[in-house]
Amino acid sequence: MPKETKYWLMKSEPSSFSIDDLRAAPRQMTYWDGVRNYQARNFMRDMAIGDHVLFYHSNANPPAIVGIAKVVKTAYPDPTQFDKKDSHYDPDSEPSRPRWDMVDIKLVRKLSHPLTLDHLKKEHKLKGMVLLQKGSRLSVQPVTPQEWAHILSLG
DNA sequence: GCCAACGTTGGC
DNA sequence: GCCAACGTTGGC
Repeated sequence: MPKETKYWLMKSEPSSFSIDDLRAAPRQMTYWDGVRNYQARNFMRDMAIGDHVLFYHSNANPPAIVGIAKVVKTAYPDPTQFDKKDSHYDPDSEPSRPRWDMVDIKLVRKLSHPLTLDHLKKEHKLKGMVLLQKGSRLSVQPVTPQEWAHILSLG
C-alpha cells in the first residue's frame, strides 16, 4: 500500500478547547479525547502520522477554521471512557476491549485570519465538504486533497 | 435559548 | 427489525 497523506477536519468548541489552548499547550500538542461517535472514531483510526488537520471552532462566534495541525500519534485508547468522574465515561466499554480511541495532534500554525463557515459556504469548490452538508455533525471528518488545497489558498 | 437534524436506545 | 423517545450537536 502506498503511503498517502490524508486530510481531516476536527471540531472543537473553543469554550472547552480552543486553538489558543493548543498553542499554549506543552509542545503545542494535545490528545483528542472525548469522541463518542463511531464514525468519527473510525476516521481517527484511519489517521496516520503526518496527516494534515484543519482545526475548526464549532459552537463559536463565528464558527470557523482557525488553524492547521498534524497527527503526531495514531489512535490509542481514550482513558476518559474508563473514568467514572469524566463526562465522557462509558460504562459499557471493556478495558480489555476499549471502545473509544483518540489521537494526538500538534499545532502547525494558527491562521492569521479565521476562515468562517459563512465564507466557506460561499466557495463553490467547497460545496462537497462534509462540513457544509445539511445536518452534518461529524466532529472528525475527511477532507479531500482538492478541498484542502483550496482552503489553504483562501488563507 | 431555540430547534432541526442526527445517532442511539430499548420496547415490542 | 421497526420506530418512538430521548439526548446531543451546532448554527443561528
